[in-house]
Amino acid sequence: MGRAPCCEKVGLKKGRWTAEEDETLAKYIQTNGEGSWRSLPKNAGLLRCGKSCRLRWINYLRADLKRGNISAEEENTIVKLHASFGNRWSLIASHLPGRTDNEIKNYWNSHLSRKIYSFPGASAGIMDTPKVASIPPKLKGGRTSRWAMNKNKTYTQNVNDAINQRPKQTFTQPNSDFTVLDADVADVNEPRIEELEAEVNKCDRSVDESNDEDILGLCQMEGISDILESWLPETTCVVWDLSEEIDNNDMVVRVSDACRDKMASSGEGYSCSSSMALDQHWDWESVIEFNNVVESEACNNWEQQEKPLTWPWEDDAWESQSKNLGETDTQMQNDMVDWFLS
DNA sequence: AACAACTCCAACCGCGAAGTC
DNA sequence: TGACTTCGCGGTTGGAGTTGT
Repeated sequence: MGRAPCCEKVGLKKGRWTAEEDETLAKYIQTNGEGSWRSLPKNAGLLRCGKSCRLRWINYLRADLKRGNISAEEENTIVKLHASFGNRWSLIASHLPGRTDNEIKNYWNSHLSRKIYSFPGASAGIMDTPKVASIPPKLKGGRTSRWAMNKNKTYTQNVNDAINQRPKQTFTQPNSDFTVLDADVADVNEPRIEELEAEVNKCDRSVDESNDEDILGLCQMEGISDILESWLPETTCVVWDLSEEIDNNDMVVRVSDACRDKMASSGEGYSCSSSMALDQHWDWESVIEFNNVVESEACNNWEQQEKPLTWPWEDDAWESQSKNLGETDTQMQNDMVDWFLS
């Protein structure tokens, strides 16, 4: 038996809503409230599918909707949230009062994605590292730095120098232009932590109550990045972005591939990365990368962590970790695939 | 002025999750 | 427990409006 249709489609109207239909729907919902979408059209006297009524109400008729163009601030927020959440439009919309998921999705598809993909080289599917970037590179499957997406942001000279010193790189898709580096601020014996935290505290912050997630607003990314650059002097890294997740003392920053490569090739300190217990709820945002510069308590506890996963790019890691766990490489990889598909 | 190409966005569609019986 | 319903989400489409030639 196939799926039952959401409503009896015979004789129902499709296409654009008329002003009369809008008025009928709005009056009915104001009187009877939202919900029962299936029976709503019949009760309200509308020749529309319940689904269509729901969509019309949510996307157009609701009183709390914000009219007018997306502001620059909202645009930045969308870019930032999209970098974190991907195409989870309803989740993004929940951070933009008065905006609907459909509106944001349309705006992204018609404005922002084109703007981002218009970066030289992106259209060919091959991304050369920008020498000077007023628009950051966007890679499919990758993440775009919010800081880098700031319209008025221009990279400082030392950043450009660092970029220029990097060998020309070719990225193929899928790839990620940023690595997530996660450090426990409280555990880092670093004199500039207070300064960094002060910068962070300048940011507008909000809490997504649905999952108790702390979202950083748009602010002071330049100052934070400057601090972080000086914080990691030995790597001569370019710190691209301080990410939006700040939860208690956990801080997530992103560093460029060149930085990660530098860490990996240094042969010093930790080379392990991306650990997480399988039985914990987590997402890729919270992946951890350790290195010889930023050491955290979590890093020290690496050996004690249960069923850690590692990024596939670390060829040796699969084998060593699976041995530690008494699993085969294939089992571990299957674990990850299962999780990823779940 | 006419046509083509493009943009934008409202609306549709199919699917999966959650709820109900 | 399973069949069915309802709801919500994200991808896609259609067409009105705009811009270019």
